[in-house]
Amino acid sequence: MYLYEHFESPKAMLNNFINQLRITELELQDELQEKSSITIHKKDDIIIKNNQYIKVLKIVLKGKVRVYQENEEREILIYYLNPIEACTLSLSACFEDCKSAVNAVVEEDCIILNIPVRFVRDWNFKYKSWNSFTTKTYRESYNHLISQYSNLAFQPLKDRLFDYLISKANDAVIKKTHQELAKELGTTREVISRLLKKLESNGKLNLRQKEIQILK
Amino acid sequence: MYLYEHFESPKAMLNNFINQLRITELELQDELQEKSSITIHKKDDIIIKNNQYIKVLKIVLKGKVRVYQENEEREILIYYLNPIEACTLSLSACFEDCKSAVNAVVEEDCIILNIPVRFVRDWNFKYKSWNSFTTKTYRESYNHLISQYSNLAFQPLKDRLFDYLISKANDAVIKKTHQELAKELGTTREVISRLLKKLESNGKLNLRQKEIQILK
DNA sequence: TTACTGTTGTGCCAAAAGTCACAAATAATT
DNA sequence: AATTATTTGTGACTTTTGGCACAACAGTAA
Repeated sequence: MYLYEHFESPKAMLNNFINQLRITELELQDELQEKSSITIHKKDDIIIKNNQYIKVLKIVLKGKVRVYQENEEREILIYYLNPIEACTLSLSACFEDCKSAVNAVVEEDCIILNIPVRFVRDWNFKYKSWNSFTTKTYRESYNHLISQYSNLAFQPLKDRLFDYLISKANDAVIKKTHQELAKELGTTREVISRLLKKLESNGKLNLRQKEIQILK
Repeated sequence: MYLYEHFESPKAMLNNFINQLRITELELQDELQEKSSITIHKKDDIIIKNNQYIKVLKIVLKGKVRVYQENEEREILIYYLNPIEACTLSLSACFEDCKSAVNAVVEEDCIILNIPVRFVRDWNFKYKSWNSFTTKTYRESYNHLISQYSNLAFQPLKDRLFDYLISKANDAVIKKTHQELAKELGTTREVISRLLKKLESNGKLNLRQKEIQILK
């Protein structure tokens, strides 16, 4: 209710999604309207919990979601979901009942499209545009994960940190605490603080409270 | 020719593949016969080179292939391909022209089914059994890679090494050099030698030349 | 047997990453 | 303004991993 005043209506967003994905099949458009539901979430809401059964495919219509794995004290980022992106892991669960191996938490207030897994599975062979969407989702996620994997294996943390900052800084400053960065990169706060200091004294960036400004 | 005397014929293997995958569509069976080719490779043959365009989907019918990324001196294993398994990265390339980010090398003498990418793409929506196959390949590879990723992030090398050895040791000894293990785990030979020594003195295994025996 | 090649062991040191403890700076709340 | 909570900085230390050099060992081929 509150959100609706500021953003497009959920219905308009679903239509936008349908257009962006070039879903031309009228029948699928109808099925989407009927069978999916739309939910609204605030920052820090937990959308998927580790070890929980996955019953719907989640697609972000608006906002941003962080998907990560946790391990005792540490965490590591798997991916961010941006608008028109589907959670690959819940997609994967559509084709075989399984528990989630990750957590997903809202990073920016979100509107999410939820599609029960059985429809996702059925549509995959029924509608060409849907097939393209799932295939594309898998392909991009897989390629992305492979490159993350080899970065993790080969790049020193300092480089991974700097690359990460660059990728986040679209001409603006990055508003994250050192603790948050540590959790995305799979390490601890102190390590990040020190590396940031080092990067600052190398003239690569400026540090302020909860803000990092990349210099070029 | 040489291989044919010892193994099933390639034709029989293709049929086996068709059965295993429950490819019931006769039309697809025909297309597979017509449009795919079968190649034979010996240990250490390079099947896919980094940075090379991918033109065919490769599926192992017999033998084993190691797929890895390289970075200057180091390497890291991405996955092994066993019989009836498709190379997920070449599958991914079927849906978008791209260069390979990995190398693939024959680990055990191999018979490989090669399917030009355009057919793979077309069949994905044309034949249900093929759709299931590609979906399953993606799903399993993606889940596997995620778990490798978080192991790499959270587990110390000693544990990763031990787990790796356990996974390889099906009641037999592991016939690998320390150098080979280093390349699969993304590290250097000396580090592996030392960790193995430590595991040996903890009574977890016995070391011999080119052989590691797990004790339980 | 000898020579060669590949494999393993290890000392020594350096760099990278992690841990603990606590101080200083900044922001938020009362 | 005073108090509290959060964030950042950093010293001191440990553990993990990596790099270099070279010796010891095993297997193979001449």
